[in-house]
Amino acid sequence: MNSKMDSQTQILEIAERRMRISGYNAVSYRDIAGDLGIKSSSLHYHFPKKEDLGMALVQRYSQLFQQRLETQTKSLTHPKDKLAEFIDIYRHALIKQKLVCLCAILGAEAPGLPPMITKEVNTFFEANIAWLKDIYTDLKCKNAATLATSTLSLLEGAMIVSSVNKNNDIFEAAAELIEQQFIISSK
Amino acid sequence: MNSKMDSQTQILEIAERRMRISGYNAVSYRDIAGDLGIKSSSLHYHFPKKEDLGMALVQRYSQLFQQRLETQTKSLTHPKDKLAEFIDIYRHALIKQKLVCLCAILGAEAPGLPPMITKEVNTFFEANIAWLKDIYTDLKCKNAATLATSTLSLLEGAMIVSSVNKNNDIFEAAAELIEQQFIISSK
DNA sequence: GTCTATAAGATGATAGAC
DNA sequence: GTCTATCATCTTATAGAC
Repeated sequence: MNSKMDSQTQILEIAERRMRISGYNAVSYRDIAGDLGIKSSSLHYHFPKKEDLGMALVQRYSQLFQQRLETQTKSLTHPKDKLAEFIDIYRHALIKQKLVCLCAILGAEAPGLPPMITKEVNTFFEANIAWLKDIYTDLKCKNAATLATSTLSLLEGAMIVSSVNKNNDIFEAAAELIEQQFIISSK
Repeated sequence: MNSKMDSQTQILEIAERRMRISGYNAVSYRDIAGDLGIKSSSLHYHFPKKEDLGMALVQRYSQLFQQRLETQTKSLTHPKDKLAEFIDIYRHALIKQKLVCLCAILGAEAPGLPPMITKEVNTFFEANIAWLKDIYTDLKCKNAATLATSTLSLLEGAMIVSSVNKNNDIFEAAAELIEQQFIISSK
């Protein structure tokens, strides 16, 4: 299904995977090039500086997230169903891909990253929060802003704790709490 | 107040600060030695391998956390007050120290770290979860296990999102949600 | 405990051939 | 687009003097 992937996309797929395992600084041009069977100097043709690669990674991650969110929710009418799909994108990242969110790991490392990359991670979070706030507003929750930031925080945190403790139940407990108690308790 | 700090402690303080800014791989013996005004080779006397330093860092972080938790809660009788103190330790780390939790950043990088360090981060999370589960059990919450893992996840995640978005309100929203709705909604 | 000296390897990055 | 060759710099780490 990915046989026609162009070089840029192939590079980004591999780099994303590696960065979601061990972070920004642990990933080298050599590692990525090795996976692709090319030389590290060839990578610099596509992404001259590491910062360019990092920026492209976060931008692509954000873009794909928004696309999936739109695709998976466009036919849904109930905000609760839309929220379930939002959670499902995070679930897919953790349980199917077996990786934490790119912005969870880059977010944790943010103060030590090039400022442009930190800004891009910030934009990802802001977009998530805005989308969630609309959902909670539609659900007539009086504390929509609090629920929005806390939903994002809980999902990002649960990915990390689940990953470290190798226990998906931790993520599922968070998902259940959001879907059941966040909404019910605040109406 | 820290004038009599021995070398080991000084090293650990500086290394912890740096790792909580940019992660495990971004911190070098040179950086730490530079802050201390000594040579990197001197650091190897105290911590022969980087893994030794990493292990000592997480163990010390866990130990200090447990100590603070005990000190701040021993005179308290109500579980709700104890929970507030637990949250306050996280708040202090984020708002006073202006850093995320060491185990949030190492947890995110965990799959790429030496296994012993990952195990130590896991132990920190487990201890937190066990303490929280006791609190929620005392509060007669029927879903104590879910609330325990989700409280930890929410605090860790909120630190990261607050840090990236430079907005402490995100952390405070999470704290409020835990103190008010986690308990009330589940009784 | 801290220093100098040193090592082997990794890192991001560039110049220029094909 | 990818290669070879090369670079300065940084990295963890060790040996041995003071």
